Amino acid sequence: MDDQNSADPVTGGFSTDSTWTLHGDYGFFGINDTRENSILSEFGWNFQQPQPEFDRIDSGGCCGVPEDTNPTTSAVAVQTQAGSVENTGDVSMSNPLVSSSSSEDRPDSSAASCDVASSGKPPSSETGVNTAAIAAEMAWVWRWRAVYDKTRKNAQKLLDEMHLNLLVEVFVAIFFEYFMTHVLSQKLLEMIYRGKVKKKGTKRIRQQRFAFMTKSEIDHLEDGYRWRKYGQKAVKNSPFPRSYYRCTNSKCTVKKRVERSSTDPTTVITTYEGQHCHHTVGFPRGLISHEGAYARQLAPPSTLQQFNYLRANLPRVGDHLGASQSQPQVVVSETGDHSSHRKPQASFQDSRVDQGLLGDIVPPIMRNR
DNA sequence: CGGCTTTGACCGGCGC
DNA sequence: GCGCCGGTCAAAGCCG
Repeated sequence: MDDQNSADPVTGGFSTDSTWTLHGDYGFFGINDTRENSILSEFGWNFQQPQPEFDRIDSGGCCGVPEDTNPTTSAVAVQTQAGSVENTGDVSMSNPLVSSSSSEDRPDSSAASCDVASSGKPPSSETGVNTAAIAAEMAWVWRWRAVYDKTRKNAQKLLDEMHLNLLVEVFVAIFFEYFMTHVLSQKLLEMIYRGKVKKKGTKRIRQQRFAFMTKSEIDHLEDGYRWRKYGQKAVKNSPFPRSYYRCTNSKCTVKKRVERSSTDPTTVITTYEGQHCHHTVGFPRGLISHEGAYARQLAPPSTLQQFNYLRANLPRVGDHLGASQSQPQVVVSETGDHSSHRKPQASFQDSRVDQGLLGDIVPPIMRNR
């Protein structure tokens, strides 16, 4: 992590700070309570009320960002160009925004990030349909990564493995929610791929994909949304079938594929396509009325619930609980048991190069594009 | 009976 | 053109 901080212009800018401030659109945190702020501030994570002005949290590394040092955006926001990236098996998917393998699709993220800084507006999917806006969103995600890195680094000094895992789970949940609802609006996607789609026929535009791998014995992991299975196919060169699911919300076009890795049967590969037009009930921001029924049915541990659990079980800052000094490589797992507090099933491995949240949820093979 | 899964058929893209 | 393959459809069956 440390070595990455130096390479990461965002994180690097904060490597010696104990606290920093994050402005902008973080309403999706559902953190508007001073108690949550208090908890987070204990990790050196200060939240302020949303500002009309968007302040970059770093001042030095935004422009001239080396694209290859941005693993978060290059891996998690997996995006496919209209049919051009098939047979994903899903490690071969590319991200035109940042991937070096698709440079012609990639906007100038450096200039775009600078544009964000000068525009005075938070990156939003709904504003400014241009490449700068896209890159701005990705830059936002990158800042997220910086927040995560910093927070986990601080938390590691204070928490035992279990609590650290809970914290990581919170981040994963938030990060996942962000990608499913904030990154790259449909307008932006259409803009990106305009002119790329073959004129011939009515080739459908595939929406952005987002894939991650999870160590789990359960194929279909609970993610707070409700899915209907609509197909299953045998996968070439794999003994495990691939299942196709659609979001049961009639207005939502999000799909996901679930398959077990042929090389590692303990790993489930989940690929999401599209953006939910509604919120999961499992997240604090998604507690809107028409989803209430889902909330009661599914009742997955919400981010806020996880926060509350974390808070309730949090050792006092300063306590030394013999936390491991090694960097845990956490693979967030899902027990499928929502009736009780989730017990994080995290596997710890030596992690010579910490990849942060991304490293937790996306294996390196899925990032090297 | 409604909601969901299963599964064979079908469709379209792509490479040869 | 043909075959392969990924993805989707839809009828049938299952289940609470």
